Amino acid sequence: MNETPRPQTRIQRRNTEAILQAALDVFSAQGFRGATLDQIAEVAGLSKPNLLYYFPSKEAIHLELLGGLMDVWLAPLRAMDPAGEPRAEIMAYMRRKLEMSREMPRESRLFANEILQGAPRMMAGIEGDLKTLVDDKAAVIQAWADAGRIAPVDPYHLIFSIWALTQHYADFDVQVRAVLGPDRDPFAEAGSFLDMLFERLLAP
Amino acid sequence: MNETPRPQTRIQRRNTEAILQAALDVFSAQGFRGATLDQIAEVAGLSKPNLLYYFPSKEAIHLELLGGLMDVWLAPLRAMDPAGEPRAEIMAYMRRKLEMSREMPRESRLFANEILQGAPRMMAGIEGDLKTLVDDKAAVIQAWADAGRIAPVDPYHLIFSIWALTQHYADFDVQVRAVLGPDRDPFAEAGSFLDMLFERLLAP
DNA sequence: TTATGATTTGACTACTTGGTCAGGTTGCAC
DNA sequence: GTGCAACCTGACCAAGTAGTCAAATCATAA
Repeated sequence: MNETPRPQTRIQRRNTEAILQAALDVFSAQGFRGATLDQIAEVAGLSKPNLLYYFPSKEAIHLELLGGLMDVWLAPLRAMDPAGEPRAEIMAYMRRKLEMSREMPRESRLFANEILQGAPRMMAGIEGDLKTLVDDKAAVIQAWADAGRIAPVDPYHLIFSIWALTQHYADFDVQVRAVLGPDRDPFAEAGSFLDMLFERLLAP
Repeated sequence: MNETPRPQTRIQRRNTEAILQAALDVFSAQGFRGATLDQIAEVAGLSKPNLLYYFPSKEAIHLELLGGLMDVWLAPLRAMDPAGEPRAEIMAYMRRKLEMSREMPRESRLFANEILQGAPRMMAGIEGDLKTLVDDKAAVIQAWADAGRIAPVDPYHLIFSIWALTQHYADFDVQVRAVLGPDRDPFAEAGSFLDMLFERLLAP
C-alpha cells in the first residue's frame, strides 16, 4: 500500500528523504525565496549538483513538501466523527491539532509562510480539498449546534479559532518562549488553557 | 510634540514616506529576503539609486519599519487600564487588536514574517519592551482573577489567545476568505464570534 | 571480474541583486 | 539670476544563486 513508486533504490530513498528533511528545515525557517539550494544541500550533506540530480529544481522540492503537507495537515479535522459525542470530538480535534504544532513545528511554519505570502502555490488546494472538508465539517458542527448539543457558535469561526490558537504555539514559538521565560512548558500549559477555553465556549 | 526631526525638507518627507509605504507593501508580502530593492523602488515610484540616497541599505529600511512597529503593536495592550472594569478592559483590548488586524494587515504580516523567521532583528524588543509590558499586564489580569472578577485563567495564555485569534484574520486572510467565500465579511463575523468566545471564557 | 547503469562532483554559465559613483538636474535662499 | 546644496540617475561592479554538463566514481548483476 505504498505511494508513488518513485524512490526505487536504497540510495534514492535515503537521499530524497535527506533532501526533503533538509529542505523542510530551511524553507520553514527562511521562506521559499530566502532559502538557497546551497543551504539545503549542506544541511542534507550532499553537493548541490547531486541535489539537482534527485529533484529538477528548487521549486520542485518546495512543491513536493507542500503537496504532501495538505493531507497531513487536514487529517485531524478529517478524523472528526459526525457520529461521535460533539464536545469530545471537537476537543479531541483541538488536542490533535495542538499535538501537531508540538510535533511538527517546521511543517506548521512552512504552511504559515506559504499562506502569509498569499498562498501562491497552494491556492488550488485551499479552494479545493481544504474548503470542501471545512464545509463538510462545518455542516456537522452546525447540526450539533442546532440540536442543542453544543453552544450555538459559527462553525467556520470555531474551526478558525482552533487553527489560530494551536498553530500560534508553533509559528510564534520564539515569541511565546521569550515571554514565558525558559522554565515554563508552552505546549503543556496551552493544553490545559485550551481545554478550559473550549469547554467554556462549547457548553450548551 | 513630533518625533525625531530626521526628515527636514518637503521632498525628504514625501520620499521617505513613499519608500516606507512601498517597503511595507513588499516586505509584508515577500519577507525580507524575498523582497528586492527594485520592487520597492518601483512601488515607491523612485529609482533604486534614489532610494539608496534616502536609506543606506535594504536592511536599514527594514529596521526602520520594525522599529516603529513595536510601539504601535503594543499600544492596545498598553491602553488596558488596571483601574477599569476587568471584562470590559479585556474585551476592549481584544476589539482594538482585531481592529488593528483589519486596518493594518500589512504591519501584522510584517511582524508575523519576522517572528516566523525566529525574530532575528526583533529579539531585543521582544525580550525587552514586549516581555516587560506583558509581565506587567499579566499581573493585572492575575489580580483580577484572584479577586474573582473574571474566571481564573492563565493571564499569559489569555494574552496569547487574543494575539493568535485576532492576528489570524490578518495573517491568514487569503485562507479565511477562500474558505468563507466571497460574500461573507470575515472581520465583522470575527467581531461577534470573539465577543462571544471571550465573554464565555471570562465570566466568573 | 567486469560491464553497465546509477550516482557524484568540479567547473562553469547566465542571471539576479545589493550597493557604488561620477556626473547631471532641480529647488531655493539671496 | 545666480550659486550652492539637495536631489536624481545611467552605468557599473561584486557577490550570490539556480541550474548545466562532461567526466569521474561507485554499486552490483551476471
